[in-house]
Amino acid sequence: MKKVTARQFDIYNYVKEFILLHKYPPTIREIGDKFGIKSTNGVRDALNALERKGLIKKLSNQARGISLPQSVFPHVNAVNLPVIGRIAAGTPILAEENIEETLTIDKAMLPRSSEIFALRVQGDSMTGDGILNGDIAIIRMQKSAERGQVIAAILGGDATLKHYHPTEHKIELRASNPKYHPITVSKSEDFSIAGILAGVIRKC
Amino acid sequence: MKKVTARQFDIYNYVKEFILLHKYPPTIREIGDKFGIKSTNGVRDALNALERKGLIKKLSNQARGISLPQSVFPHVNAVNLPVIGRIAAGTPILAEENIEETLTIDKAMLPRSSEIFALRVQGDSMTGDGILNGDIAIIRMQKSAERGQVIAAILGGDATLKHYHPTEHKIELRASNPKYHPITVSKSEDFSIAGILAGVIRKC
DNA sequence: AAAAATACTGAACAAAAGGGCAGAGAATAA
DNA sequence: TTATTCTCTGCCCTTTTGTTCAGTATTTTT
Repeated sequence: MKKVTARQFDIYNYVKEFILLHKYPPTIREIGDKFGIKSTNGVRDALNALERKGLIKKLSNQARGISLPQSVFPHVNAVNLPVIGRIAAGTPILAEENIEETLTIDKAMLPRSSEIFALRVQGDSMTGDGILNGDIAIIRMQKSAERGQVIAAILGGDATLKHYHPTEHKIELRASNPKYHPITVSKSEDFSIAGILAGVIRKC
Repeated sequence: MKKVTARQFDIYNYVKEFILLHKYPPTIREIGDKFGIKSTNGVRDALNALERKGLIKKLSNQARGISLPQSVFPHVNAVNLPVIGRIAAGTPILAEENIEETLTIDKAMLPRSSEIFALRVQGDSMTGDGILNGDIAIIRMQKSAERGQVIAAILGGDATLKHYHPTEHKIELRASNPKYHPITVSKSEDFSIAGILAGVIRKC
């Protein structure tokens, strides 16, 4: 009652492949032709069984009304995000001219429901956190950060990763590579937080 | 004669989105309902125009017989690869029971034409190379490696990342965190190379 | 200004596709 | 063994969907 028979599985597979190939499901008769089933009811029985067993869903009285609960289309778990190289002075981060390329990345890698972009890391100032020159940093866009977090800081025309250490009147941006000294910026300076670090991707 | 009108483009867009959403094309009447076109022939005209202009293809006498020449499915440049957690003794790396989850990753991140898998990093032995505990290492499967390369080594039941330093009779596996001493294995031991490091992914 | 294309209505028709009923042989489960 | 499920035929019916014809008003192109 629960097991899917070989025949049923064959038919399920055909439906799946048909959809992948044609971008629409087959009709009952198309399935019948494929498997040499002369009666539409033969196919109907099989489809009903597959529906009872939860492999497909039938939309009643609809042409090509077979749908698959789990999407058979691959890559649904991924999103494209823009990779930012340099930031042209005065432009918003996601401005067309700043986007170097796009990267496809698994949704599991991303924080939910927030704007994301990627930043190509230049320099070795964050090697203490395992962030190397040439890495791609995934940044969750937000205007504020907590003490000690790694932020993408916009300073002049460049975006850099640094630890965020605000004091009353100034903000200290610390590298995690001891050979770099902290940078201190006053709040009036041309500085802003682009977002905080959400991930790192490296190609070796 | 060549330009697509605003109306036609709206209809084209609706068809596109409909397919993305439902995995099958809309019927003429569904399009008509959406746009308040009461006659099927109204829609037909629009579809014929779209076909003349090469945006869609109509399959005659077929239910839901609209197809789009270029796939509208975001054929993102990505592949799915298996993430390996622990390696069950005696099993091949890609055995079902070793696969913890799958990850979608951009093709640009991968070396071309070779078998790839991902390995969840356990421990801090490779922090000197910016590889932290919990990171996901992308491994290109191969049986041999060059001196100094970072390899995924199978030792007993576990896979670990280490620098490969072979000598005449033994193999030295070096961590990049100075607090760990090199491991020396003889060639007869239960050791093998699973592959070499091709990338790193970290979720912060 | 004339011709062509656009953007429809409305009606009728034909083909495609889904659904249902009765039945039957074979395999499976109870 | 008996009951149930599976797999299928055959036929008929209904709904859905595509196609065609006749026409109209508007816009665009030539």
